[in-house]
Amino acid sequence: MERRTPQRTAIEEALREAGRPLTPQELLELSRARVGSINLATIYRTLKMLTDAGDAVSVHIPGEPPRFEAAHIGHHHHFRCDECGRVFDITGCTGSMASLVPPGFKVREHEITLFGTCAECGKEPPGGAGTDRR
Amino acid sequence: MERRTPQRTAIEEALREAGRPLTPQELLELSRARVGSINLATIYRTLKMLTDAGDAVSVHIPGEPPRFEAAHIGHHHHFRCDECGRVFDITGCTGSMASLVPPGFKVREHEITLFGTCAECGKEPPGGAGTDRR
DNA sequence: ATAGATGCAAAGAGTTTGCATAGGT
DNA sequence: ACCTATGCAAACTCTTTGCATCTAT
Repeated sequence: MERRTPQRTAIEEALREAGRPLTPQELLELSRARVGSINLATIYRTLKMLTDAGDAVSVHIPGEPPRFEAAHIGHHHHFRCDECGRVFDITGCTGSMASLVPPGFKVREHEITLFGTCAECGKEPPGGAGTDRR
Repeated sequence: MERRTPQRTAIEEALREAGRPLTPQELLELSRARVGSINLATIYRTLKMLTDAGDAVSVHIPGEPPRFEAAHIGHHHHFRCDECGRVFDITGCTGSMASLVPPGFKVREHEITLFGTCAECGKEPPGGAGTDRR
């Protein structure tokens, strides 16, 4: 049977409240702020549990370490800012991708990642000092 | 100055002739078939060179190891078959993604990955024996 | 002859796993 | 009291790097 431990609670809360995809390392730090002691191995084990249960999903951005986010928001995609490195959730979707594939191919799911400049970084001169919030 | 070694030639040819994204490991095996001796470190070093030069691009499929392919085909996306695990190039594209992002965000590039069943696996009963060509 | 490329092995980074113990039920 | 979840450390996998050697130019 599944137990409700402070570590597990901390991880789930941190994940849910972040509202954006987190790396295991980030999650470790955020969880540690909630519960005194917690270990990276626990993060990985819990993350695996949560994704298997469908309560978390992994987000893979090319050239970036894998991140995880709570699965409460429905179908959505991601935007990575070239300047600050942050990853944002994008709720829109262009709809079916079925027209892209050759005959006989069936599309079950799709994943879109956008790259560009976020609103905040767009205001400042690109490459300006102190804009890296990664 | 850059030298034309048999190893480098083998890697470039293998990459180009594969016509699909290859993992470093796959590339090692295909390259080794062309030139007697070649090492994984050389694969990685050459791959890094090629991607820096824009002659190869990395392909990241969620939950899969990173792959690399020759950059000769222009803008395209990828389809991963749930059954056989193969990754296919998809030439179509739904066009601009600019409408998906919040105001102020600028889209420079996008990447789409489709998941589903390829034509070949679609013919056979799902989960049928001997269909895994991964 | 010179300098870049290769192979090998060691070093790193990220992730997983075995095992003893703490702690939830 | 029982048994799952945790923490720690070792093991693993993938990738990078240092260094001596080889080889294309």
